[in-house]
Amino acid sequence: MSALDAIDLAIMRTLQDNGRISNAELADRVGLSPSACSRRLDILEKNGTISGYHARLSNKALEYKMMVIVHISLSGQFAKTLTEFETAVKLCPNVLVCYLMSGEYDYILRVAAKDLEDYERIHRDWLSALPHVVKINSSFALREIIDRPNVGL
Amino acid sequence: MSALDAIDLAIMRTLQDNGRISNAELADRVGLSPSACSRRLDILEKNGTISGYHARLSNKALEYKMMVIVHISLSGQFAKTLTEFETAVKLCPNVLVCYLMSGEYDYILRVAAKDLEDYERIHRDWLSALPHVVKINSSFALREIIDRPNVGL
DNA sequence: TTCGTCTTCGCAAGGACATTCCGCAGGTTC
DNA sequence: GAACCTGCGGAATGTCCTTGCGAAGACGAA
Repeated sequence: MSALDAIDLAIMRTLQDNGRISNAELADRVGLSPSACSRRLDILEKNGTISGYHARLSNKALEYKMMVIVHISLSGQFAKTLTEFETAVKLCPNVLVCYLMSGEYDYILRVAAKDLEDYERIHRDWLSALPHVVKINSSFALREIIDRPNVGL
Repeated sequence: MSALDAIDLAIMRTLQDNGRISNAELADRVGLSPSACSRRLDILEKNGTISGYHARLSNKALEYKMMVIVHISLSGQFAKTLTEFETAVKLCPNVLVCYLMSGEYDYILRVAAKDLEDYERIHRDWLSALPHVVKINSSFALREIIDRPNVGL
């Protein structure tokens, strides 16, 4: 895998903000001919530098108005305990993000819900059912300030 | 804005996972002619249901190997205090997510860094420089379990 | 029922686009 | 200098996107 040069970065930066523009326009923006641009993009996709393209859906339109940050503690840190918890948490479609953490809590989750009633259902049917959990702490987001898909290059 | 029917949801679901396929293939997958599909997609984009398309860049390739969750408390909850903090935090390119929260802390941030040294720089140059902050608590992610762009439909 | 309207479909056409091949230029190695 | 490698632009061809148009179904009012 060769190093990324300035044009590669320009391609990535452009597609990061506007992932569905045509190859012709992409080429124009980064100052390359369409053929050269197509070749470089092909390489970036094949070697995994660009790992995919995703439509961003409006949470408002989908009526997911509520974002909840959930801190979770488990009963132990044994490998089997962690694996079982992680296998279970992956099945919940409302969990957008889950990290194993250092510090006070074992896991931190970002959960999307339509409203309080919906979150009550998620909490009851999914979160409370996760194995080895000894403590769940839900914090509700009052307002979204930033939500970027990637680091600004 | 009319309600979303099953075909609209199929379009959204498809583009959520594969945001750069051609309109012809999209039409094929959702069982519509290309023209009808193009028209529906146009509506979904114009009314904001689909708010954008983003290339997902490999954090590995970009060498962002470290994810940090930062809890922040401010010196007060006055509107002016919050506004000044939010204006400042938006400028830091490493902050991927920022929410105003209920509960113990005022804000929660998700910060991407290349390594510990890089995070030390971000903490020193950006986070510590944010106005009205009285407490910063950084928790490091040990492992990523889930990172979805949207709720599974 | 019957008519008018509204919506959304499929089809067709022409203009734009993606991809591949080819030749060229610049740099490197022997 | 010659052989080689890399990455570019231009041209060709097959595909795709878009727009206009007519038809079919849903729905409400007369």
